[in-house]
Amino acid sequence: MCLQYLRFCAFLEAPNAAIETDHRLTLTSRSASSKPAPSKPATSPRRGVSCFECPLRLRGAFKQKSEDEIALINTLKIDHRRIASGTDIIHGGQEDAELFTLFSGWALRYKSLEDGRRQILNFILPGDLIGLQAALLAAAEYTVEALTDVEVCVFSRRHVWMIFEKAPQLAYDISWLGARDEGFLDDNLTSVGQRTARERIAALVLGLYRRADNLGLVQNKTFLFPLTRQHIADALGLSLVHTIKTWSTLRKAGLFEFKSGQLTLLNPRLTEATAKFYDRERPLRPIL
Amino acid sequence: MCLQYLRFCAFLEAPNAAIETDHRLTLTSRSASSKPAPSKPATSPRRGVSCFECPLRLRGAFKQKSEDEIALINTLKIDHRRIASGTDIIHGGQEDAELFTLFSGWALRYKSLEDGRRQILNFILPGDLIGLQAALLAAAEYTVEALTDVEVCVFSRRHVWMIFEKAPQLAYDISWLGARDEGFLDDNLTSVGQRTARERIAALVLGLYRRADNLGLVQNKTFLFPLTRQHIADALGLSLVHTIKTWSTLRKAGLFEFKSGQLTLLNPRLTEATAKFYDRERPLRPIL
DNA sequence: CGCTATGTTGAGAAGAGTCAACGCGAGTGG
DNA sequence: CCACTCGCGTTGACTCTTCTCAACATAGCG
Repeated sequence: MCLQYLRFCAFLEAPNAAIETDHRLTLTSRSASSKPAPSKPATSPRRGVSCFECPLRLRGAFKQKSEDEIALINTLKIDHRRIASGTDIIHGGQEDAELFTLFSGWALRYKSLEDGRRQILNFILPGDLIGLQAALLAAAEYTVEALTDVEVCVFSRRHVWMIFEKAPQLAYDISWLGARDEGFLDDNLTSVGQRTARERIAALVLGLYRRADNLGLVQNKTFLFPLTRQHIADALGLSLVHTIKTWSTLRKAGLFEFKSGQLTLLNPRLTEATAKFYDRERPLRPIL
Repeated sequence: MCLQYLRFCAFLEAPNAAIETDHRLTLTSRSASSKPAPSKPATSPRRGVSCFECPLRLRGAFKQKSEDEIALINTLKIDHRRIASGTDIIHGGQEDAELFTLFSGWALRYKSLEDGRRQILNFILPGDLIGLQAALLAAAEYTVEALTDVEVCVFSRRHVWMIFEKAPQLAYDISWLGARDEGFLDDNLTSVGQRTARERIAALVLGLYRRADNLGLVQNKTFLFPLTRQHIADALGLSLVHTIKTWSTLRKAGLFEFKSGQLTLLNPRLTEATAKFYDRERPLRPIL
């Protein structure tokens, strides 16, 4: 791996690495002129957070990486951006979307029909990859939106092929994360296709709880839950009104409690039973 | 690429390639004793079809590959199997599922809830990869079943890591196909979540028509359509009865015709309009 | 202060589910 | 050969989940 790392660095930093240089320029100028200027001052210094000091990767959920691997990832990380809640990270049809890792906050990925109906495909939590599909295929076929204020680590889509060529372990990790995402999609499709409204809501809550817990975001059965009812409705293929009614039925039944943006899973057992949820144990996952 | 190929072959065929040798043994014995013996005589000679003579890859839908690349793929192909309709190709929970390419016929991938409800996640047509997710993650979280009699090309899951390590172009292609699959899943989820029954059925028919057409399987607006109403219901999250009623409404409205397993798309325009379908152009895709 | 986004509740409509009866063709065994 | 079953498709009648429309409450914000 050390060898690989050196090879890669040599490649990246060679003075004649014209493509790379070009690309950095492109990227900087784009981010400066990107359409809706983030409402907060974009005080993100280039590579604001070094991968060596990444607090995320210390969490129990992630596979340990060697110094060399982290060094390589750190080299590939071209930016660290803050994005205000509600802003698009990738928009449908975009052909130059970069590859991101969500560093903090929540995001969501959705797709719309022409008449405005929209389907939220999945929710994105810290450590998840954003835009792999968009980076591999020619254009993004979906939109990714920041659900809260978020921070993302940016990797150039132009490096993706290089990663495959020079850093197979990393390429493998990326594909692994892609496969994991596809697993979530499978779950969501099964939910929307087969479960009733109560089951869907219980399954969604439980699924997000488990993911948050895995990341150490749950304390005292409670975690930050930034979704509105509309988000839930859009994710589950239900109408807003029916979502609200079913949600409050479940709340009254004692499954969970929700106030001021915090969700508490009062009765995990009952929630599991309601959701017809069965969980697989997933092994430690790679990051970045 | 030639260099890569040589390196790979050297690796595969080195006399001290203990793992590899082991693996072939394992594989042979497993396939001999695999649980439900295929109802048809398993007359598949090892590597029945050479990748050099692969009729599939001649189809217009696929990216051209160099001789070297084909040679490499041919080396990796460890078997060519016939599987009878209704048989599982990969079953949920399986930990040693190989990676396959569907050579001929149709297959489907599904997931069940404990109480028997099942969701068909997607349909698999010739040239599609089977089991990437299962090969990357520890165990398959879904079942893949042959919808018709099928033939598959078999690649060892044990080679997957080697592919990443030694044949980045191939690894990239595999990931590309994974991303494409995820795109189909996105579409299905959007359908099931947002479209009405008529829209869903029209979208499904149209989607399959396009995919079949792309493979050259459509003649005279007509193609082999092996799904039963139950399959359609399970894929679209509808009840059998409602599926049948809606299907026959659409048939009577002149969208399509269906007899003796052949579907004819009589009115593509109307079908598109009914489906609220919008199609992206996808570039040529890799195969194997 | 009114604006907007979000949440809540009720009432009626409609889409989709369930149950049940029946037709039809393919296979199968007597 | 027939009678039989079995899988699949079809249709009608009824039920119920979910949707839509609408009125109203609440909270944050310029």
